[in-house]
Amino acid sequence: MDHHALLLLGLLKNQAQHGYQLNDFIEKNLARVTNLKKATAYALLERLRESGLVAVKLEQEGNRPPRKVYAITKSGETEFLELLRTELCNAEPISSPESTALMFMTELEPDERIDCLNTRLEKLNQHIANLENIPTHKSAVNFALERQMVLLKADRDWLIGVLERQQ
Amino acid sequence: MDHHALLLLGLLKNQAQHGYQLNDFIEKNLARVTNLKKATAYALLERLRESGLVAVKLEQEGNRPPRKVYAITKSGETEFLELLRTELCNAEPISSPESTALMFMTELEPDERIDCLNTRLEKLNQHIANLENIPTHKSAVNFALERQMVLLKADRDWLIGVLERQQ
DNA sequence: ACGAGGATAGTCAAGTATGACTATTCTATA
DNA sequence: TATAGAATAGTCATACTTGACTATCCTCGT
Repeated sequence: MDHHALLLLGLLKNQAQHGYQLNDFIEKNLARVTNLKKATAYALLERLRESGLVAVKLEQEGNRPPRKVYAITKSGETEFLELLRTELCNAEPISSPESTALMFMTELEPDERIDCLNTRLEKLNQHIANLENIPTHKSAVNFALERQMVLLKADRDWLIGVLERQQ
Repeated sequence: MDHHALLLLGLLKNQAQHGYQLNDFIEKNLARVTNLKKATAYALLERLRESGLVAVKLEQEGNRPPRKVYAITKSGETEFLELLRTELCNAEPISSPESTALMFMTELEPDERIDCLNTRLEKLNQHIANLENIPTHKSAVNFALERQMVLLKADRDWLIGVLERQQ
């Protein structure tokens, strides 16, 4: 959860925004490096408001329904830095759900197993291709994308090795 | 959530067990490749029971309080295979929370940033060392451990590169 | 013979996450 | 100039997760 708060605070630190803008940006630019969903973001924004880390202002533009503009507060900025420090120092083992299936893959017959792994490989390659097509960001977002790419490629290379061993 | 169900079903497929046994095994052997927590496992076991994927039997041993022994059902085995197939075919981008902090690391002064990254590197190395010390399992769990190791090392190597670029 | 601490076996309240849904406004085109 | 569909801006019920807690039983050293 902390990383989600970190993300929202970080984005708001750059610029006050309303929910849609935030979610749109995340969806279009950061989908590969975060899994923060729209509804989650709204809920979290509300919690951040309750904690005084962001301030909300209603804004009306033209005929559109009023929308909430979120801005980071002073204490939000402090919290942001604190979170950033702890999260940046942290290295959790990458426990991705996909590992689970690997633990049981021998329960499938070799043929089927190999089919599945090949599908997996295809999807991995697809992800890698997608990532390669993202124009390099000007910001430090690049670091996250770069890391993602490195991990995806390592995963792919490993998977290729596994496939070879299946014969 | 599916991967958690897959894990429990997979373990029960091998052998009927009670909750403690399951959790103990996960904690001692699989902590590096899954993040399923005790309370989560119990809750999930209950849900699996409701769905008829596992059956529960009360068992009393000596004077000990009765405990619930979970066994996979026929439909549980079917579901297991189904889950296994879909999960094994799947390759999600590895969206680990740690990437978030990287997106904002330039908000810290270089000195502090480098300190944080070094701490991160240390922890990564620690994780790698821990993983290296795990005796190789006989089962396919090895695949999951192997993958974890590959990813951790890729992460580390990348991080070292990042640190070098910080000068 | 007994008390501390670990092993055993969970439960629960509170926090988090999200798919599906609602509702309005704009815009391009037929 | 209707009107279908996209963009805007969220909400909500439901499901999932987990830290903290409870409670009993066993064992080992004194």
